[in-house]
Amino acid sequence: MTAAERLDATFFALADPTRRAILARLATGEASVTELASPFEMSQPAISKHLKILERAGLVSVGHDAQRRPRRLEPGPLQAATEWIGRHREIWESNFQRLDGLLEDLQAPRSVRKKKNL
Amino acid sequence: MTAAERLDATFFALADPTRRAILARLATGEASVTELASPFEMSQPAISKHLKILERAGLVSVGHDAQRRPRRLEPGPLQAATEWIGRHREIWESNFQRLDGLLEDLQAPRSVRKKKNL
DNA sequence: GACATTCACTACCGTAGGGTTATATAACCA
DNA sequence: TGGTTATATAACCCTACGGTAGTGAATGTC
Repeated sequence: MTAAERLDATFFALADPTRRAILARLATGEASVTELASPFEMSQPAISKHLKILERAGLVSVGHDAQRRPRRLEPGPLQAATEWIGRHREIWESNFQRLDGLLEDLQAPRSVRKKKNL
Repeated sequence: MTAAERLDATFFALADPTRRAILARLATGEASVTELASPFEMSQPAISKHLKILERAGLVSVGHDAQRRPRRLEPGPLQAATEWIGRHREIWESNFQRLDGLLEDLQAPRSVRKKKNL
């Protein structure tokens, strides 16, 4: 899987409140599928599907204990995600003063901007 | 829009390489739709759709200049996203030593764990 | 006025997400 | 062996995404 695909999977996995709640729950310790499903008004297969998406992103790994399949957190992919955001946020915010300075001019029609040599 | 919905929209917007490339391109300065579309082997309406998703997340705002609709970056939503990740990453990583310590026991069958009072 | 450019908007299509119920599998227990 | 528990899987539905092509409005230019 390429780095871009990993980012895709990670951000996508985070883009759902149920999945974020599952991650928050797992932060307090490993849990089985039924344990994870019980707080939600949602069927067990639905939770299993969400877990598949979290596993695809590498955010969750599966254990093996008799019939139970306890899920654990894997924080690794989050680092890549925060790094991507952080890297770009620096650039953006450093550009923002300049952009904000241009704003009034951009509101003006193009003809005005031409005279201003923008 | 609730905070959860804003997070949904932000993470979802970031979960696509085309949209991340658009954001990276906008980091170098505002750009029109056709300018944004040209590097991609993709039609202009497709780019417009991606922009709609970025706007829904509040990551991009639209200007108005004659026929042009220049897009600018709005880094605000990223802060909420990084804060969510950061907040949880702290908890997770602080729990990790404890979880790792339990791991060997969890690998063992339940009967063994019972004897160990786990 | 006539034309070109920029862009949005509307259908339309195929695929995948997010949910359901029902069923199969696997492991434990009696 | 039979029964229960935990989980996965399949089949199905509805909706939204991600792309296409086509159309039309707004604006600037000749």
